[in-house]
Amino acid sequence: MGYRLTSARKAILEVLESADTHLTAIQIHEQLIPRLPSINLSTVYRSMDYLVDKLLVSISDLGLGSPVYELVRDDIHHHLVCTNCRKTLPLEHDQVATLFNEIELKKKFVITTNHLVLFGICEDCQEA
Amino acid sequence: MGYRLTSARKAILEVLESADTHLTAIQIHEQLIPRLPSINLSTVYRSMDYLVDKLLVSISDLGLGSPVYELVRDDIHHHLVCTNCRKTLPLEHDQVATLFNEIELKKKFVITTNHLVLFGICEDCQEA
DNA sequence: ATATAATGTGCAAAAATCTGCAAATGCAGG
DNA sequence: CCTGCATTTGCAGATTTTTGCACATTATAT
Repeated sequence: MGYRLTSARKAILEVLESADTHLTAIQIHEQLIPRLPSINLSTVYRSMDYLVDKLLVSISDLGLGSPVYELVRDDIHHHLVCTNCRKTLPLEHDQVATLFNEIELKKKFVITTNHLVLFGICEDCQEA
Repeated sequence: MGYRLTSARKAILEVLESADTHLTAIQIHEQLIPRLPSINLSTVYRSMDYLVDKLLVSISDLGLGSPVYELVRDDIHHHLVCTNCRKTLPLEHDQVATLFNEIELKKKFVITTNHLVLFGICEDCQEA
């Protein structure tokens, strides 16, 4: 029941590794072409599903139109996204972890969500 | 700066009101046709954006392929979705509210997210 | 009321995402 | 290293979602 790391999946993980930020499926595909010139966009979509399912990659909707993917690293983190100016602020896992733990205990539900995105209005935009 | 409730938007809200559950854009469009026979699907998509932005409707990805929309009512609630069996469990706002309040204070960020979806493994599926 | 500005809508076309199927690849056991 | 079986991939086409633009509708200020 391990991961099946095909060349496509390995290359995708490497792209995410070196990108070190959120990427859309299409951006990932573009960056793959030098290494795997014949890789198909549908393979990217299917691979992302697989990697997300295996918890190697996080998927999140930052409100940009397309979902973005990111390598899951040790420093789990989350984001606050201002719906007014589109700025994104980091949110440490500490606070969130408390909620997750409570829910896991009370609901006997093991949470696998590894990247939370909360929308709202940032400090700057609240003034205007 | 109120809402501009055009006939299309009003009809969409009514559909959501009577549906009383999550609907996809396409389901909403289908249900609109009896009332507004010439309404275009792109109008539905644009209206949903508008209504979500005005916080009258929540949008969420339940992992079903397409996002689903729901009327925002007084009883704010959230969902746990099992990625194994696709079951969805309700999550009361109480617990979540504590986290939201902490974040709002610490980050001076006003959270508008009104429907959280957390993925994981439900009790039944944990045994297998 | 009327003119003017601002916003919303339908339509057609583009872009993004998903699917079915046959060929290719990866993996376990010989 | 082969062989056999399950999984993955490319391709072509379908479906879903977004966009540009011309026209219609709604709001605002006379």
